[in-house]
Amino acid sequence: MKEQFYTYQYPHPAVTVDCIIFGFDGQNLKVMLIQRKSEPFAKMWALPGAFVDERESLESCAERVLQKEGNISDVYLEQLFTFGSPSRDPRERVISVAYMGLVKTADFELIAGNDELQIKWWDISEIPELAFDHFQILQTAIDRIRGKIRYQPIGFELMNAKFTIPQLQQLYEAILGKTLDRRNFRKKLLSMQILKQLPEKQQNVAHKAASYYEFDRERYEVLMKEGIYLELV
Amino acid sequence: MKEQFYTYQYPHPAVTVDCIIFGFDGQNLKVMLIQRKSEPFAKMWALPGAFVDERESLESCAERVLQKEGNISDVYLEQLFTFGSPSRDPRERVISVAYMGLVKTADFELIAGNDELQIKWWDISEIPELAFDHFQILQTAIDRIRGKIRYQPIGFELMNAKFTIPQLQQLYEAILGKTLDRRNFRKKLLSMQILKQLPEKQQNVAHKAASYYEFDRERYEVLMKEGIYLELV
DNA sequence: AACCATTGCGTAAAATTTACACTTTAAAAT
DNA sequence: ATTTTAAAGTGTAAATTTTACGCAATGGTT
Repeated sequence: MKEQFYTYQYPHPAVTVDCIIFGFDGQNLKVMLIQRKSEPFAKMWALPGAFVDERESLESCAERVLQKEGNISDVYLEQLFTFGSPSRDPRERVISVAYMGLVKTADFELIAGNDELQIKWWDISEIPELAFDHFQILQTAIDRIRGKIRYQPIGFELMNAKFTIPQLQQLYEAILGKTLDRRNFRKKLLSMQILKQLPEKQQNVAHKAASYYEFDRERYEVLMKEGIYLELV
Repeated sequence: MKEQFYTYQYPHPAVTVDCIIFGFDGQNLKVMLIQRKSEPFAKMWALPGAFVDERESLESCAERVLQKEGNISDVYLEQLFTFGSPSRDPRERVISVAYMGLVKTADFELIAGNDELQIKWWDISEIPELAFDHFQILQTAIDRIRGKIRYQPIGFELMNAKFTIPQLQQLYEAILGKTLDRRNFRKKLLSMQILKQLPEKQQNVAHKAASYYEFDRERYEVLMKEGIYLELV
């Protein structure tokens, strides 16, 4: 156990960063959860998180959590909300800054960190009981991603490198929890000209091969600067 | 000076809440700023803020700040963002949770708190140099309110009790920084049926008196529950 | 009583969204 | 080698929404 102590003239809360990493497996939307090894809430499932170090930014802390607790790196992260109810942690006052991100489950092999019994992807329709106020945090994240996907190219960020339009549609449908018309989805998407078609096509599919696209970030940023509102769904 | 000290096994950052209170004077959008009495950044203008007390929620802290530093109460507040760059405060590591709100300037008489030289409304087009990273925080708030007003009935919350449609439009124009068509604004607004017309009209205006309305919160919550997207502008 | 400023309503044209059917392609089955 | 299967990709007409305006109504002012 550490022997050093930190003393302040006024009370300071502890600050943690908790991460909500959504994972898309081509079909459904999942979320990465860990099973806690230690008290409090030992053996319960929870969002991965860590106390913020003295000299790291909140976002760096989120990156560190993901690296250490899930073997995940290079993820586009976005700050979700800060949860600060005085009694949300039984040990002491803990304020938690939540970050969320979205990845393809296939891109990472989850490896449980030192303080975890297990780590795995859970379908967002089958979430177990969670430690602390993590269910509420997760619910906030689901609401946010559902709202956000309507007018921001989420999923483009994640669909790193290349993707087909039907794949992107699958993601939209998984997040929104409803089906969309193929033809209209494609039409609207292409009309905003934020996709660049690649010469490649899908290989070895038992039907017409879909063309690969990539996100045209430059074009997107021009549109954003012009204040153009992209309503995708 | 306090004699008590607070000791922890791990380093704890200080946590503050800073408040961005936008004020509408019927014409333009303002923001409430205080002039600091003490170091660091003595005499500079800044957002009102305070360290979070041990047993208060973040939102309660924001309410306390507004009461103490600006004589403002009963404001609808929304969490904006949490700023946590390790070097944003020269004294020690300070993480700041920002809250924003919107009021009518006429509804409050600003009174400077103990640790302030002055407090006043500044037009958002004439912001002075600000302490800490408060300019960045304010900019984030302006972006947020501009984005938010498009699809959420901000300003209804604030237009406490009653308001006329042209008054509400003035607010929208002040926030968005552009003019809107009177007839279409009214049409769209009324079509979503979140306003209740009152029997009263304006008094003593040198032209046709506008009718007063109030926000129909119940109806609004029904729409939200149904997931209906209100695009107001 | 005429004037002025602003509210309030209506309508036609333009743009966007929605609903839906057929053709194309690549592999797998016959 | 031909047919079958499954999903990609394209077009269009109808419905809906948004946009752009003109004009009457109202209440104090001159």
